[in-house]
Amino acid sequence: MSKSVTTGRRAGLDRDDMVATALALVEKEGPASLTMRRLATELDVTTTTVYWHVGSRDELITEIIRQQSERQAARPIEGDTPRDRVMSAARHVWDSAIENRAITSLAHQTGTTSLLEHPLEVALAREVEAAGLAGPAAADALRAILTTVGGFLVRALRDESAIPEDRRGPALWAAADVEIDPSTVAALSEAPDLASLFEATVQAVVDHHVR
Amino acid sequence: MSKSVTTGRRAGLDRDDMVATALALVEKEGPASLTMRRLATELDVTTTTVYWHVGSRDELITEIIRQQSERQAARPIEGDTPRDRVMSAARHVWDSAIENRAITSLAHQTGTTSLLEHPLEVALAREVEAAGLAGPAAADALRAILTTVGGFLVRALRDESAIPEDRRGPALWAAADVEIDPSTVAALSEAPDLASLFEATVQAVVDHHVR
DNA sequence: ACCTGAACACCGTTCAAGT
DNA sequence: ACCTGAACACCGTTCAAGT
Repeated sequence: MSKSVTTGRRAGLDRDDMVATALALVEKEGPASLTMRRLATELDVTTTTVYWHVGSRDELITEIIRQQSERQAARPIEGDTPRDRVMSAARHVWDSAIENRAITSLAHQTGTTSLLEHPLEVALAREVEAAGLAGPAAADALRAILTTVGGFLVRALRDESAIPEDRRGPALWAAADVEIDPSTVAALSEAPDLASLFEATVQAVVDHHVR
Repeated sequence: MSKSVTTGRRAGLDRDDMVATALALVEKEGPASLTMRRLATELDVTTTTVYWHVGSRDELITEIIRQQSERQAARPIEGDTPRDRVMSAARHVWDSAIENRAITSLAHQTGTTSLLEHPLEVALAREVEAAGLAGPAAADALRAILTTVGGFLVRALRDESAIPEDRRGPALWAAADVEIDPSTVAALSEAPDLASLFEATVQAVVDHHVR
């Protein structure tokens, strides 16, 4: 019961402890829960202490993303043809984002996506080059593939339940003001199989650059 | 010089005035400038008055997006083949987003993108059906195209200057820790021609569904 | 070197009260 | 019906002060 409010020294925490706690907090309660005050409470210190160790919210987030980027272990590329191996590398970006929704969302919101995914992007770049591309052609292929993957990620990570019913896509199509085929409207009302749509679409983009 | 602080009645403002002022504010100073307090100042009333008229920040934004959605006049679809017309409709989504960066960013941040772009999506859906698709096939084509366009929009609307140098993509590639060809690294360091990359990539996705 | 308390300048939102 | 003043519960950040 020593509530010892030892005003002053020693909490025994360093920068890494704070980043680790912050990362865990984001994983457990989502990006919105990460506030300097909340993190301080979690660590049982004052906000000022957090500032002393991490600098600012921006630096904290950069550090979280940097750590997560390292944790996203290099995944083995599969496939025998360049086409398959490029596709495999692209899928790794998708998979690791899906497996780490909360932190990936945080990265998207703070513009640190490239920092988070860089190792996986490097792996993709290697396969693109192994397919015979270099220079501007390789850069274009890389950007086209990553941008397409990014589009699917934005869709997959968006929390539909956080959006009011009447602002969601399906509801808008159901209120069919115009001449769209009922069978199409019906198909649009159902939840899409994003994973297989991802496969087909990214494959099409890959095929456009690698053959 | 009548600073008449007529505490109480009559500011002569209605809901539409507020939404219009809010929309103009976002266009002039960006999505971040839109706070209830700032809007109140702009209208020369109290925050409470804004709440009385618009309900909440969420409702205000929905209304902004709804109005902008209507303003985004139906653009004429060009082209003689289904392939060209689908592509033209897809380009309209891109063009109107680029022409209205600030509001589109606001929509992206608040999950109201589908509300904003719905009229243009309907136009795209019509062309997809005119190409001979319906039901699940039409829905898949639509979603694949729109998701790809969305990926490019996220990239194009991201304010690179707001991201610290060392977190940006090019800087990460320049610090080439691995075996990537120097010519590729050089190409990645230059600003991409997003518009033409958009053309080529979306065309590839369109071709996968429409032929 | 490491930590606290108090404060500044912001948020969105609500409530009781005025005309 | 329409508007204000004051307040609540939050933010990120900084500064002077303690040990």
